[in-house]
Amino acid sequence: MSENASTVAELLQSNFDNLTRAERQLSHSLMENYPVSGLGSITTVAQNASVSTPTVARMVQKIGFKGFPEFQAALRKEVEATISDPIAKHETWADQAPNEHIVNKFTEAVIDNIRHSLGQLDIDTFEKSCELMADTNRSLFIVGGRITRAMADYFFLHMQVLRKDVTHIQSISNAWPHYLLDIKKDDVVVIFDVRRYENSTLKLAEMAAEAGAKIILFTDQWLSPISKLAHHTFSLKIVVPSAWDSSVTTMLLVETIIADVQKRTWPETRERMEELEVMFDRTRFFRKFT
Amino acid sequence: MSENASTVAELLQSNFDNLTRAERQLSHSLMENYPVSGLGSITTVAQNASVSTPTVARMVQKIGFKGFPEFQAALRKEVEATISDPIAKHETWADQAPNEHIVNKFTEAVIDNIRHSLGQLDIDTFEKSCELMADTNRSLFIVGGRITRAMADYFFLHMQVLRKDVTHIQSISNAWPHYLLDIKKDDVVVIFDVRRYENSTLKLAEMAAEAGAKIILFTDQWLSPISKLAHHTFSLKIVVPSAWDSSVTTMLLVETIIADVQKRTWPETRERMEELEVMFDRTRFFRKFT
DNA sequence: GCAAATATGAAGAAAAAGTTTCAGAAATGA
DNA sequence: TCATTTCTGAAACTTTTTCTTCATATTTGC
Repeated sequence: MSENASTVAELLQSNFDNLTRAERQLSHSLMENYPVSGLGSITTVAQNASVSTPTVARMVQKIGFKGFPEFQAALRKEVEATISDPIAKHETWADQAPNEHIVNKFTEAVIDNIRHSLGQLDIDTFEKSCELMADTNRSLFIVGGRITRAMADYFFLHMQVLRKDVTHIQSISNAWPHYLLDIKKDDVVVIFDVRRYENSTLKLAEMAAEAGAKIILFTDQWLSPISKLAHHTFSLKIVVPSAWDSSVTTMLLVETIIADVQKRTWPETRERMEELEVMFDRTRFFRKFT
Repeated sequence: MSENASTVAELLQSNFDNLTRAERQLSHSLMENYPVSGLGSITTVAQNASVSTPTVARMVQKIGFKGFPEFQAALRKEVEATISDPIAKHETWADQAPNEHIVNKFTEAVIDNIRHSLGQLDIDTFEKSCELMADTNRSLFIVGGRITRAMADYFFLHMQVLRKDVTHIQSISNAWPHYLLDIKKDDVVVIFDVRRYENSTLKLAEMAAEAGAKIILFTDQWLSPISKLAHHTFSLKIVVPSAWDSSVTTMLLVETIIADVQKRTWPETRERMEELEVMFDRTRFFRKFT
């Protein structure tokens, strides 16, 4: 090989473009639990990646080895190096970059946010909230602010597939009265509000509360004033080395909730998804599945 | 074997008394560079210990394995444990909930996605991409798909503050020609495209490429077909225990990029942010800072 | 020191792993 | 859409590994 790559991982990466679909699948499987996943027989490796043995044989040749045994020998050497050098344990996330690189610093902070936020998460709040959101007898309204609107949109997009009666309250202030007309007692209003708490969002929360709706709030560790009106509050740590706050933790929680609600509404959701499938097919919106 | 030893090393030790001369020699050789030294073929292992292959075969049976392959499988498992343990796997994130609770399962998967994606991240791609996006001589266009539109919107929201000439290409297909008119040579087009790759997005990418724009692509591990047109591609792992894919990793990377671009454009950005401050004050958009 | 018991490795048999071929499947391009 | 190219895995084939046999070497007990 002309590359001067020193590890199999690097070889896999630098040749990724030249790999075929099955080979990429294999490549990913190998990286999955690198480098141990490549230590079994060629048959085992193939099975783990759900490809055939010839694919394995072909790929290792493609990335520069004479054959599978040579490839495996290289892996063994790496394992040896990793094991005998205890300091080289992954402390960095992007190991191509130094510890101080922003990618690693930022990720470090985000992981810390996640650890912190989940450590504080009240499971009962989580369960109860999911239950409310899965209850199709209640209409569901979703509201975001200036920055959190993307989050609200993302949540809406998924909930819309999972269940009926979901509304994204989008525009700022003007159109709200119309939405508010529709909010009935015991409906559920999900609000995203993080610091630089917005007046208008607070106003909407107040009106929703007056209408007798259940409010579920996603906010930061400093708690939006809406928390006084909310039935369930998720407070998340959002601090990162940036002029901005991070939404990663919020998104993690939102996705987890989506997964949980989906479990709860599965019979209904299943039908909806199948119908959606058919419609996508008919509109040729997507490419053929790859 | 009657022993309840859990590692090969323990088996070797507890059976040491019953071993013959050649077998002890082999045992020492194995412990020498444990457990990697036992990972080669039976012939290699035998040669390293200066004994014959039958000796190896006999000994592994003596200490309780059915044959050499089984012995080696046990070793591999130990290697795997040694390598993957220090990265603190199977950590409970929400400690109020059991390990199997969806919150923990989901988070585990997301962290794994992050680790995996960043491990593969090419730093040069990262730097070059940030440089392109920070270059105000180039107009910046941002495009998302059905699901990724929220992501695109989030990115747009921030970039809009950081620099001038940022456009979010929102609607599907109809309004594109107008946007495309504005895309000039060397402009930057950021595209989000994950599986269920969308035909329309691909078309747009093609047209942008024809116009001579630089394409930066955020996609999943299976690579959107746009990757062939893209100058820089970020492939992220997005698999979670859900019917949906996760956008958390993408968001992490997007936020990191925002932070980095901000550093690069700080002088210009600072002014913009201050002006924005003033405008917010005047519109009383936010509550007083709490 | 010598017979009996045990251990050892060369050589070949059996089994498994690795490689190559090739026909059908999938993707691509016109 | 259809022809062409490329990819993929079943199956045949080759190589290597693993296991077994057995003759020779070594140790042990007396």
